[in-house]
Amino acid sequence: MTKKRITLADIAKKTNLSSITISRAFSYPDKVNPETLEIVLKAAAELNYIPNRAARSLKSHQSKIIGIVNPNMSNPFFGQITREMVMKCQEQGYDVLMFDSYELAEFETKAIQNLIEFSVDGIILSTISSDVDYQPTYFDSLKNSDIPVVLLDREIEGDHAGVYIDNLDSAYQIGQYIAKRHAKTQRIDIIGASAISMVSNNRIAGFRAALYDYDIAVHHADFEMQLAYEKAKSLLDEDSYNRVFVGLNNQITLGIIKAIIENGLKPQIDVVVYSIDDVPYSDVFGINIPCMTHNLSEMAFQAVNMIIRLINGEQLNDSKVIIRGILNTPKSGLV
Amino acid sequence: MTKKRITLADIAKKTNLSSITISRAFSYPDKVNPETLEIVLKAAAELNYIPNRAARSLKSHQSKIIGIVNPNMSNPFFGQITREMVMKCQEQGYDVLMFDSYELAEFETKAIQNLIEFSVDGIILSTISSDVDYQPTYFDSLKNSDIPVVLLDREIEGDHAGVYIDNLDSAYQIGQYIAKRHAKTQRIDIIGASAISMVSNNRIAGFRAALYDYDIAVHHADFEMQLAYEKAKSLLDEDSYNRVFVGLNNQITLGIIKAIIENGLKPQIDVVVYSIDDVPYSDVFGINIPCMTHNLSEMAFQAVNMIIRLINGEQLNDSKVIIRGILNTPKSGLV
DNA sequence: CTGAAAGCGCTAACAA
DNA sequence: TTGTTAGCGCTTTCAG
Repeated sequence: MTKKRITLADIAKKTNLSSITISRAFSYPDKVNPETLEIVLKAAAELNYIPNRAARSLKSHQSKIIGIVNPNMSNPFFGQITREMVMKCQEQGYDVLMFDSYELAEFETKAIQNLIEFSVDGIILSTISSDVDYQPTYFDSLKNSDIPVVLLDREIEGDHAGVYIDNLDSAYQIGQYIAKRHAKTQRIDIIGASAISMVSNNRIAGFRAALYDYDIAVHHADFEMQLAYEKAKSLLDEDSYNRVFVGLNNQITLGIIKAIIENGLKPQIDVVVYSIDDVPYSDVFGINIPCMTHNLSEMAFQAVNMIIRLINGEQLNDSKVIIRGILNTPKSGLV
Repeated sequence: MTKKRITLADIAKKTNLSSITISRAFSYPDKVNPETLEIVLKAAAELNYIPNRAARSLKSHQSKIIGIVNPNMSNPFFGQITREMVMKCQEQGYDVLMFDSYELAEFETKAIQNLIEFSVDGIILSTISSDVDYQPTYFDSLKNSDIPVVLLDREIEGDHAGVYIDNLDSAYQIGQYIAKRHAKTQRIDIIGASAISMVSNNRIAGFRAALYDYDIAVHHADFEMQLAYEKAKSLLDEDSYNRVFVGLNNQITLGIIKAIIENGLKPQIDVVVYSIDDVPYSDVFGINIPCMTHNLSEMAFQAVNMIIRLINGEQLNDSKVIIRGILNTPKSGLV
């Protein structure tokens, strides 16, 4: 016995109206007589009506859905920004389909494919990579399906609308702060992502600009914890005296901290650490990391705003929004 | 100019077949002549065909989608288990629609509503609360729509299929471990969730059973960090001498650790801490917390397996799976 | 193995 | 303000 779902027709029958009126009551309530509207809503509630999204988007060719794809929801940077975006989409009358690509190209592609199949109205995408040679194949399908995309945080080659961090400036800001606190003789180890990551390289360039006459060593890992940990560990094994580390995102910095502590050293006392992005849970464990933070709420706002404008067919002349970072240094004088 | 999407009919035209054959080529490839199949697939690839999910589920009344709803994707417990479930669903030919309820009843309800509207085939749900009086209203709609539900981790009143932790046993196991390490004169402070949380109360009962002749104080917060932090802080402000804390989930334990460190004390040296669930990032920051862990991969497997059996109409006589916890104590003798 | 006809539930475009 | 008609793209009959 398969229960049949309540449809518009059922409400129509019950109210002696036609189903189009019922449809309008939900989609364009102001195009319906208030009294009629009330009758319809009441009947719908009694029957426990639930609209059928498939039917709706099949016909109307717009789903009122925005897709969000992230490389890693467990990273608080993406976790929080996604949460904000979800809220803002809801406020604008859009539902969200959220996919985690788990830093895997295969999952990212599948997620996009899924979103196209669902006929989403637009997609906010943070790719798994910002490498200059990362050229996902799905942009063709997206263009064919006429689905606008806004890139978030991770920039890739090509003409894409996007909301980004001012990577160069962020690194420059904290670079200047570092310059004030460390002598030029002191070596600084920067751990970043791949050597061709645009995000990573912009940050490195910012540091070099601020610390042009310092002894800087750049090491390449990726934007996750493990490789950075291994890198930092081998550096510390060589020599831990008077080291200064910079992690180019929160996961990298976590890896550095892990290596420091495993080597029996105290962060910010034996070895000084700086970061781009807040370091998750560092407050819980009582370690102050001077870092560049970014207004995630603002980024979320801009991304949602941009995708909705694109959905509405607006031609955005300036299709990049750059969010400037904020230097966040501990109140206490630990560093 | 709205681009029209490629449809089955387009492929049909190109291949001089009927659209039903094209349909079968995708849905039931073995019901189609291998040669025909190849022709169809080739044409589809050339045209860049993307199936329309709306049309498919409108007609077939099955979507091949499983919905997952979590209270907090940033909590590694749910983050990891969800990741595993996503993988396993894919393997079984199901796509996943994932919603984060952000510990808000409003979002949880909205998520379920959405999933019903999408005609998902089944839902794996971890509710925002395990309070005995938490009775979400959406179970009626779910029943009406004939969508099976498997609860995960957070148990609520009613006849629901589910995959749970053996909360009582987990607490009992670590309680016994604690008993071995602390004299009966030593006071033990347990911080749990609400006084009517079934999960929390089962854990408390387990502790009481193992530590029946100890001086136990139970404090109620919730399964998030902030309240636990405040509670622990006020206890430490009173008296920090020789305290032993137990956090009833990972977020609570994080709150306890934060309070300890803020009060200038060293976890596991000045104040001893035990936990149910792994404590995220504690390894990074070099703090060993003896805890009960659970085989998340197994939980994910069981949940996915159960929902698929329910989708397939199997009558599950034993609709609860209980996963036993594993005691995880540090190798080093810190505690 | 392949096809023809019908219809899933909803909503444009028109008409009244 | 409300109703009629038609059809979105796919898949379920039932034939061939």
